[in-house]
Amino acid sequence: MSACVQQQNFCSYQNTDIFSKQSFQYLESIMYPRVIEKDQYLFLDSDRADQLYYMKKGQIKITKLAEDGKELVLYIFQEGDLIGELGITADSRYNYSAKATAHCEIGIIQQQDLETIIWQHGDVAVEFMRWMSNMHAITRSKFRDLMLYGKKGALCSTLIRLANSYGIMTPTGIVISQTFTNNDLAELIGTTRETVNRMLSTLKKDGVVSLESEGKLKIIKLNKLKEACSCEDCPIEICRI
Amino acid sequence: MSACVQQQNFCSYQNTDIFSKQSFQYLESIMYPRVIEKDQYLFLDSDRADQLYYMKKGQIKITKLAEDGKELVLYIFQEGDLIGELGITADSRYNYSAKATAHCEIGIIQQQDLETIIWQHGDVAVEFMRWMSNMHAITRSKFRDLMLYGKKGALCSTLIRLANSYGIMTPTGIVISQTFTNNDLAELIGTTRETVNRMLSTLKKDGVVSLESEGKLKIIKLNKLKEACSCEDCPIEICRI
DNA sequence: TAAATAGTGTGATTTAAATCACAACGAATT
DNA sequence: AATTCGTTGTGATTTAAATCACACTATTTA
Repeated sequence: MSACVQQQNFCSYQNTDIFSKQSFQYLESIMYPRVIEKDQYLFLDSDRADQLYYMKKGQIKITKLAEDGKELVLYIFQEGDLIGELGITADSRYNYSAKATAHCEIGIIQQQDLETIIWQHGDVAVEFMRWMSNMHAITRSKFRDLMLYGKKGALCSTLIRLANSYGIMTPTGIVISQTFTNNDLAELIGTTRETVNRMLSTLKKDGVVSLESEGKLKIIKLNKLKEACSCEDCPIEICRI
Repeated sequence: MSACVQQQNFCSYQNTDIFSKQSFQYLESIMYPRVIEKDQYLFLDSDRADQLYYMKKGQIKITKLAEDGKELVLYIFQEGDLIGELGITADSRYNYSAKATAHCEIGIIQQQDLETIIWQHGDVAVEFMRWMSNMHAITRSKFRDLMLYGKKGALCSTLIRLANSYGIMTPTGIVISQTFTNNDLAELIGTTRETVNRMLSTLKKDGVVSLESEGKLKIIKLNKLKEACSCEDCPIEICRI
């Protein structure tokens, strides 16, 4: 991740960057357009998983709801990202939900159409597998970050990921160009907004982060965040939100 | 998962069951044999990821080591399982290690050879993607189980997974045919052996599990375990260790 | 057969995090 | 200008889990 945050100005890596122009055109050729309004669901937990979704515009949060009503946010996808999975059985189902947090324009890809393209074009197949592998690596790296270094480590790794996905380099630090409430952050790390608030307070006190205009977070001491989660400097395509 | 535990006698699902005979023969045709002795590593964290591994025999634990020396066991693979990933870049690396816990016979598949097969055979491509998707679903479901219902829920979900991977149905309950020490279980759920010991004690006291000969665990009240982790009855190919 | 080693079981204590409770702020609404 | 609502900040308390400490029991192995 460091590679990105330290060298560029705005660096939201899109997970479809893996595809070549040619392959992407094949994918585009089988997309059906769909609009999802803010706060609507693209799909729900236990819905049949037989489509993929290409995000032309907007933002989608992938969430898992716990029995007691708490929400864990697994990913936040945006423009240029591909969402979905290929079931093993014909009746395979999602085990998470996808909620639009903004007006979204989606390209829907039917699993059957995708399989046809994959059948016909070896390079699409190989690139598609790379995309899947990458998605899995993201999940694994979050798993690690959220399990191994306590809530403090979880928050710090999440801030690094946000910096990679929304960060704008400035002379004084990396500004996260989207505002996240304490509760938003809490849902990303599986904790409470109070715990996030307290942890952020000490990070501010220690000059690691600061609050900019419109409640945007600025990361001042990236290395302190990295220390807190024993950052392994994963490549940018993995270290994202 | 319940489907399996409740209907069969021994039900270790192999993740290569996804492949058709024909596809699997293609995979076999590009395998190189290799033997790994107990306690040796198949690969290490940060090794280049350009191979896949088919397990003909033995057992491999996939682990992630934390800074402080603690180990998190991500998966346990055995006979019939396929291990590995396809990197995005040529220089892609593992971010976990693979340790043999028994004498292993492995079939090594070079990424390049695999890509050739995938290029040539559309059905292998599609099935391979299903395998990848399935592996990802396993990771996500563990993520959920270990994050959302405390250490108690994490242990209970792990016991259910062990029942699916090693369970033998008996008139009085499901016997887990391999012994796991408290510490083994602790590494699977990211806690300490003391915590596991205490949790297992209360599960025994409540008649949920019992200890059989040679330290094997028997699950008596599966539904109690399911309750503790708000089990969603995932399909057997996902609910595994 | 004794010694060493690996694993279990449990008390006592500490630490991390969740929960409860409430005051205060700021933006939007009436 | 007053009210509502979503959000922040922080104290006090409780709970979950980690840590420390040590006795005990199996299982190896010398």
